[in-house]
Amino acid sequence: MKKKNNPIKDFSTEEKIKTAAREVFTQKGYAATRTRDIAEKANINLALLNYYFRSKEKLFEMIMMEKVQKLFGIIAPILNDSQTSLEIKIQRMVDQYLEMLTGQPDLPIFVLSEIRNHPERFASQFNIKKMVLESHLVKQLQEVRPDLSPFHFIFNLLGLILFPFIGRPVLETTGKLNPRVFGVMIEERRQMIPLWIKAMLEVKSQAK
Amino acid sequence: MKKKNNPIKDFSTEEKIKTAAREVFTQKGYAATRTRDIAEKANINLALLNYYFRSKEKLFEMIMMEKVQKLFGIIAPILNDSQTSLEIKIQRMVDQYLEMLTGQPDLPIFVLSEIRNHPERFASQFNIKKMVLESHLVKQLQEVRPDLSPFHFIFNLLGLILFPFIGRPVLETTGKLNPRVFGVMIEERRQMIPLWIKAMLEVKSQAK
DNA sequence: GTCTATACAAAGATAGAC
DNA sequence: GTCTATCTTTGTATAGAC
Repeated sequence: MKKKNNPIKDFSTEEKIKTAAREVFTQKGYAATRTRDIAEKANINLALLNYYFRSKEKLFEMIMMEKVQKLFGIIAPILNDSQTSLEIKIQRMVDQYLEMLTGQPDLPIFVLSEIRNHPERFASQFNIKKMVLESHLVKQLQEVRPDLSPFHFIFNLLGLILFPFIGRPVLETTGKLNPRVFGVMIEERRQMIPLWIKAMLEVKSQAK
Repeated sequence: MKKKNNPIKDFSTEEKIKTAAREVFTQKGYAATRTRDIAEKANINLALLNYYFRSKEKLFEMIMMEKVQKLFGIIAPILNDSQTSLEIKIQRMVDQYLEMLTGQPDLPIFVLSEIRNHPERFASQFNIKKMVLESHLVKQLQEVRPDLSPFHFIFNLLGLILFPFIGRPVLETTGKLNPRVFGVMIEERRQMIPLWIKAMLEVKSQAK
């Protein structure tokens, strides 16, 4: 019996593979990832990857599930808290997202592009309708602005929060905008986005 | 001499390959694309792909250049038109982007994720500083709001315009939001985004 | 210029010894 | 559980006939 449960120094093989897979998949995407890279990074033999997880695809689905959960699961409890005002909900979403994304800025572009490349893998992992469209937040929103589609609100809020992280590689590559400046800007946005959203909510359509 | 310049019925082999490559690359991304797919879709022999373009990578770079130009080149003339007001510039950017994206909704996520995966390929294809940060628009912006970083403005505007296209696959996959509803929404946004941006510009930071 | 055939390399997966 | 060796498939690129 060689198995040792030493949680300090080294982790189980399975966990090592998952950790490495998380890194490589997130960095290069599914298609560009080679299982050999994962094995190497995890310091395990390639064959073990197929022993623990049946295939590259199965392993990926496991990681992807986590990531999707991380990116979208975060908002469910906030959206459906019937005790908080609309303002508070907005502030919480902004705060929680920006804090989480600081630690993993590439999460949005990774998840969104993988979903686009393989919608079938994603399928109905989450019930958007139940989670978002029938949420407490949407109810509150419709009291304030019954004429405004909730989709607009969601796109606006998530766009303001997530887009800088999605566009960042462009600005970083082309020179301007280093990580420090970016960090400062995100800190400013934490304060500004709720104010901006509030201002937008007061704008009425001309046509209507 | 077998070569026929019949521009109506069939196109040159080179053009057929490029057309097919555009489709496949855009749909699946660089890594997941197989040259065999391109050859098949173009109805040409696989060997011809390497005859005309030296490699998969060269072919991709050609396509990518077009796409980047399409996504970012569109804004340069608007940004630097010294004859138009800030309001007009904003409206034009919104109009032109939304019209173009209706025809190719997956362009933003494609370009942004490929840039992220291979920043080196992109390198200094465009001079963001010259094109954006020193643009006429930024000068106008700083007259109105000298305290607001141009980055915020750019992120906000592009986020409101592009994010719905980036997030669309999620909503479409999980059921809600069909293409028709999406189209109607985009039409609404064409009108609303300039108003929203205007409202945001009037919001002052509390701290400052 | 275009095709067939094939070389060559890379990557995913498995068999079987330990 | 882990390793070595190897199979199979796939994907890029080239050689050479027409």
